[in-house]
Amino acid sequence: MNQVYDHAIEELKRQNIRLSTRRQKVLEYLCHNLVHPTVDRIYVDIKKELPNLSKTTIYNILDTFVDAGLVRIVNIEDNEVRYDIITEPHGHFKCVECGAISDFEIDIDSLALTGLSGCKITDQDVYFKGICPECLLNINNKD
Amino acid sequence: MNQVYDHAIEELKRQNIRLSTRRQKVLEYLCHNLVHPTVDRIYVDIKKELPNLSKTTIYNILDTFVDAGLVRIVNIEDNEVRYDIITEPHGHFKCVECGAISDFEIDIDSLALTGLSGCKITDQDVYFKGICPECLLNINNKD
DNA sequence: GTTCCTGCAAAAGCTTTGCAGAAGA
DNA sequence: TCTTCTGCAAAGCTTTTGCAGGAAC
Repeated sequence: MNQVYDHAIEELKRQNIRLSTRRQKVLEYLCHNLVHPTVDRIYVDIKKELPNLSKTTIYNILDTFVDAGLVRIVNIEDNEVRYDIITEPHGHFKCVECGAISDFEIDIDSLALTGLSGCKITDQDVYFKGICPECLLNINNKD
Repeated sequence: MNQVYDHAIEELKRQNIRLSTRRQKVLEYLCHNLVHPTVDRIYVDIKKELPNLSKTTIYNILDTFVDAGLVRIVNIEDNEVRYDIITEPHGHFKCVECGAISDFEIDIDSLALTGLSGCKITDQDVYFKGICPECLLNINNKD
């Protein structure tokens, strides 16, 4: 399918995690829908193809993938948890008008930090919020 | 009390938000306890002094403060929401061993981004996780 | 008097847990 | 056969809502 998917399949094999039908569907879904979906979004969409799917299964699978290091949790909003297939490091931008979450490139090492000396860093998340160009246009056109 | 507190009081006055007993307590608490407390932490601690305090009130007050731009939500963990009195921009580091959340200085403009052209940015959050120096020491001493 | 604040109880929403049956190695 | 996966129902938590009494202006 693509590099990210293939890499994930390899990782699952390496970690002895079975590629069940549900897991494959979720993996495919995440690779095809890079919109940082919520649990419910994933559940609703896949249930169209697999009608007897349970939401518990989606929770289980996402937990498995997060533990396996294939998926990361995107906590950009406090009232919803989103999921992102892991690729190269990037920041997340959420448009507060349309709700869309997009990626942007970051040079994390240039953050020029003080206050972290001696810390072992394992996770780095960069979340920005604001208004995307399309919504800015719409807002200006209203005036 | 201190600069941050004084500034918050001024802002409340400016925005015509009454400084009730509860609100003052929460504000004092946040200025004194820069540990990014949860709603429950704030509630339990202040309830010691005000026994008939309701948690709903804490939720209300924090919402008010967030809307007023005095407090920011810290979403470093997906299963708990924390609150931080707003000072100058800084990143948040959570030690996954002891759970403590500390601040670190960031130079947000040096992130060298692409993919955000045309966006109006209103919020910038930087969350790191890892292990703090103290916990690293403890772990190494166990070996 | 009118507006705003607070506390209680209930409701809502999301996530986890326990367990039994099904599927896969 | 034995382990793992899945779905259902129930439980658990956090947060929100509705409302009534009280405080402040």
